[in-house]
Amino acid sequence: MAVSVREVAALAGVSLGTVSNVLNRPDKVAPTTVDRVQSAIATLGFVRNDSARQLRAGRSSTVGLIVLDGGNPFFTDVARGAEDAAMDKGLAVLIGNSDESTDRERTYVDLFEERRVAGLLISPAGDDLSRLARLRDQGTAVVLVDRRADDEHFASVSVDDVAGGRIAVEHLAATGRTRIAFVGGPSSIRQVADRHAGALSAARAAGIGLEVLPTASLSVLEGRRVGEALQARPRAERPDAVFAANDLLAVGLEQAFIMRGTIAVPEEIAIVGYDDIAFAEAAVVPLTSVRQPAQDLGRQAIELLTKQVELGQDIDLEHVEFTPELVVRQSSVADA
Amino acid sequence: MAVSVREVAALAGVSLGTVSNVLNRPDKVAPTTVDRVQSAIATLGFVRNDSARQLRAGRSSTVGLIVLDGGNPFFTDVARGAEDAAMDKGLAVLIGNSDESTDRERTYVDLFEERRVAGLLISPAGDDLSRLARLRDQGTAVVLVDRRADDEHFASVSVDDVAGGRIAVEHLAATGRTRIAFVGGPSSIRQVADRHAGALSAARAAGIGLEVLPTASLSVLEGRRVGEALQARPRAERPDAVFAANDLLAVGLEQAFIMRGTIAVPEEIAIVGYDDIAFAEAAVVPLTSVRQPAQDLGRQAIELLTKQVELGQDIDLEHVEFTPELVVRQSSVADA
DNA sequence: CTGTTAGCGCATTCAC
DNA sequence: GTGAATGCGCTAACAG
Repeated sequence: MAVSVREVAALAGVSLGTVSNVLNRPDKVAPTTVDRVQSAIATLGFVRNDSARQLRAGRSSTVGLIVLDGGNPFFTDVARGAEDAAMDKGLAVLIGNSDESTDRERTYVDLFEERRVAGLLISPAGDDLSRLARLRDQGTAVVLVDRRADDEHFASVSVDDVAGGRIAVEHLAATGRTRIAFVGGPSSIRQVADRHAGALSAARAAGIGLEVLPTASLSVLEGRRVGEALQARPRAERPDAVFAANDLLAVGLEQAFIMRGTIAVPEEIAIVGYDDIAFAEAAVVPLTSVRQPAQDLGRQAIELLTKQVELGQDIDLEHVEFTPELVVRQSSVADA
Repeated sequence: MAVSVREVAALAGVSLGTVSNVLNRPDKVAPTTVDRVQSAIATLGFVRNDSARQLRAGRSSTVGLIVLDGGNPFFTDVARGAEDAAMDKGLAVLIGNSDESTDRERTYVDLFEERRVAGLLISPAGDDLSRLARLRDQGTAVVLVDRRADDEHFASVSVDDVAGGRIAVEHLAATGRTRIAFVGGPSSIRQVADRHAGALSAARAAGIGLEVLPTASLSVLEGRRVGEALQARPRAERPDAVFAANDLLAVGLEQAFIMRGTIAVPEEIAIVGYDDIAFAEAAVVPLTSVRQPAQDLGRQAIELLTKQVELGQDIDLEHVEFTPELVVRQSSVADA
């Protein structure tokens, strides 16, 4: 069924080594021979067996990418950036979706490890990086994505989430909001914790408090749930502004406030989201959001990864950190 | 660096064959031996090399999925369904994003073929299925996703796009619209052509015409472009309803009509989208849309694929076709 | 420039 | 229940 180099060699009337040379070092072979071999490949429909290739060569040309939420446009943008950069370098990207679950994450890490990927790009679900450290010690390049590495064990590409949380709340405070709530969770997700920390510091600086409304995940549904709970409160006990840990939550909040309820945005409650996904601009009330350069994140991650692969383990691990930027729309300022 | 079964065998004091048995048929090995081998595996941090495994076994436990647009929530839902169903069966899913480009599609098909995937799930970018036919003839299971197979060469999982286009325009006609436009393209994408065909038949049945506003792709940006063109027209020459080939286009149209312009939706122009992605409900004006069971599509595709793999080539190829459903919201009926 | 050779790591016979 | 031998398809020396 499967055609092997041996059959190609037989048809072309050359040896098996020559076929391999045509495949991998065409310049080392006489042009006429190249032609003969290639037409044999074409007529036989030969396709290289990557398993054999990889087994023999020892190295792989695929990298793994594990994202926290495959359904979140932010991560599909990251993936797209990584994919494009990888394609330019002749690498393939395998994508895994951990869905914020450490179990699913482990499954994918194992899978990629068995596949002997050249490297791993990962947005870790939890704080336990020991498994990744082991991977890295065994020689697999690892780059943390959307998460700054604390120590020197990992290279990382991230956005300053503390700064992001800060500018969000600074904006709300500057526009006169005094009862601000932070919506997000679980706090085991570093991005959530950092954005909360930034929000808290800005709130303190402004001399106001910061209520926390925890969520089980960063989804539209969870946002809607919190929004409905808020709406059930007496008007006086509601916050006058909400900072959501991502845009999905913010969209859910809008749905509860406006479409299922009667809370005016931004008059009664202002909303600021995070990520600035493409749909933020198209929301019921266009969403003010903290923009992250998602595609650049993915692209840069591949850069760091290939650098690590090429230079070996002994290079200084790099930490690229982008600065987020506030995009103001009507959900926080009526006449934006 | 990499630990092999040989070293595990040495540490456990058994032979290499026994280690293999522990890995693949633990019941064939004495319990005490199993323990000894497993603790050796643990202390050495042994990880199976899937390339070697696959090379030897001849078969693979991964399937490829190629989607038309990785940034479209419809396809991320399809992917999610496929991923979940695959995980249940111990399969891994490699995802490729063709981005509606036949070149990118070919790159991924080649990649997956070299990887010797057990099967391929694909939403083809064009009409040339000959490459896939060859794949299938060589024994690789192929399932067309979101596209009904014309002939008997492929199994397929689809949604009746002609019916979908029909109910969209029937709804618009029934609510009194008479100058309806279809927005979408390129028509080389089958889904687009089918939805258009359905729309056309409904328009004819209602005794009205159907203007076609072609787009280069199914993106928010293209929708916005068409929307701005429409807005530049004299009021009398505008359609009073637009049926967009997918929700991304519809969202772009809304952005142009409402946020950058002054066309009232649905009063002046009604909009119906397609896919009913999660953001349709959260749009500026909640979007009427033709719902497709995206996750079920992915899940069902894996079912057909595994059936094909298990039963070989000679089974009757199945065609599962779902029926779409109209979800009416404010973008088409003011008081929905 | 081309042919020959020796494994990569593992799963699978078949003896024992 | 266990172990020694064989080869999956390919690449990378090296010899011619």
